[in-house]
Amino acid sequence: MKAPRQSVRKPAEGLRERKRRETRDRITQAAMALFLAQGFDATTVDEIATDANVSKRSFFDYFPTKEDVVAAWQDAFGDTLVAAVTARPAGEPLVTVVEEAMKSTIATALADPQSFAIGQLIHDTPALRARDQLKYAKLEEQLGEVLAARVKGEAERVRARLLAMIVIGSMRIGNEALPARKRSESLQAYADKIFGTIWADLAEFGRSAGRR
Amino acid sequence: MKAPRQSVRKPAEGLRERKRRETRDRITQAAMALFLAQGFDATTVDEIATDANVSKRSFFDYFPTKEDVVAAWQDAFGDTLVAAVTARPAGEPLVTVVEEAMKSTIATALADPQSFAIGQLIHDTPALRARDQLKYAKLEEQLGEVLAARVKGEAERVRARLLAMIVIGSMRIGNEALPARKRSESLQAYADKIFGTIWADLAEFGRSAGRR
DNA sequence: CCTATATTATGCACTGAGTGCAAATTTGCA
DNA sequence: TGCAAATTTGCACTCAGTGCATAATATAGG
Repeated sequence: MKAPRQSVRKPAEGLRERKRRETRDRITQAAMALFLAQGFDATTVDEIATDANVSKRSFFDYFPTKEDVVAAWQDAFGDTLVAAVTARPAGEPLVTVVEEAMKSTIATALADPQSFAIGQLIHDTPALRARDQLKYAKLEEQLGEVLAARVKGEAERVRARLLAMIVIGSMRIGNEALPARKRSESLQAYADKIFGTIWADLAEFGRSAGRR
Repeated sequence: MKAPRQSVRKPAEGLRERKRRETRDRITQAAMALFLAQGFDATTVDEIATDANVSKRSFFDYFPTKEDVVAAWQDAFGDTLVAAVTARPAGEPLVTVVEEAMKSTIATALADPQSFAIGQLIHDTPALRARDQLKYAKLEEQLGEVLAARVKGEAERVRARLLAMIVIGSMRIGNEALPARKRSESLQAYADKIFGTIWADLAEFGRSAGRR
């Protein structure tokens, strides 16, 4: 219980906030619908605002940029990934931590039925592709951070960042290279396969260089 | 055939082209000077055009976007890198190829005295940072392409792309993480150090995963 | 040298993103 | 109920980028 002394204090701590979130959601929904229907560039902020029953000016009160509406859709991935890493038992080898965390996070992301369409939209909108690269950079940083927190020395921390880069990079390559149509059905399987071979390849690189 | 009657045919194949390149250079110089002096966002295309003695409309005849003026500065790196890879002897192990090619390309890039200032400008202009990520993606693709061309099977080609991603990613991390002031003086040394440990780390990842 | 033609440069008007500001409206709370 | 804070909006403005018609310039050829 929450101590019933609040008779007037904080009934729900936010009725204003609720409205604000609802408005934000309306904007997001309207924007994505238009983007998907007509493309990103062909959709104006005015249209979005109209469909969401707000003024153009208010749109920019919720999102600093038209691109940010799409970007917001992506931000959840990083948080989920961080949570998945944190959930792994302490002392587990980093490579295992990252592999399992990635697999479960990808599964979660694919649960959103719109994920495919959004990926498609991003893929063929230059401005959004640029944004997407930033997302990967941020993802990489988040993962590197949380992985680094699991180990001790400085050298280990550097290794953690390296590992994060490799794993996120692999995911990016897979996402870019995979033909659009097969992506939604096989990304999960693809992830399994990638992890099945990536570690062997890394070992091979190290061996090859050492033998030099 | 065209017969060697060149007396008038192609004296220099381009006086027009020369002027065009000169104009392009004037625009680039003016733009970079303004960007460095006042920042990217605070500089308008009108100012650049004025300083370069062209109309605003003509500016867009040379560069599709204000950002592209900066991006053009970066494109040379990829070409140099590809050339450096191609120059390595056939049959040389990929890890050696990529390490040597990267080292020489970095050395070349650092020869430009403006490289530091430009790096700085990109670093603290959000719009340019986004562009920069795309540059890395393109670099990675170029390197992966030329590396893949050196090997035979499909599995090898995938490994080449992976290697390209790892190397470019390492460079990116180094460039981002290194404190700005020390970058220009020690990037070369940093590259050496990175390559000194990266292969060992990769081997360790592979070993760790295999032992799982 | 001079002209027909292809390039290139410019002026101008227009669209759309994004911002600052002040007025109007809504909500939290006493 | 009424006031203060937050939210929303209208409006005017700046700047990036585009389309189009016109002017300036270069090149080839007679």
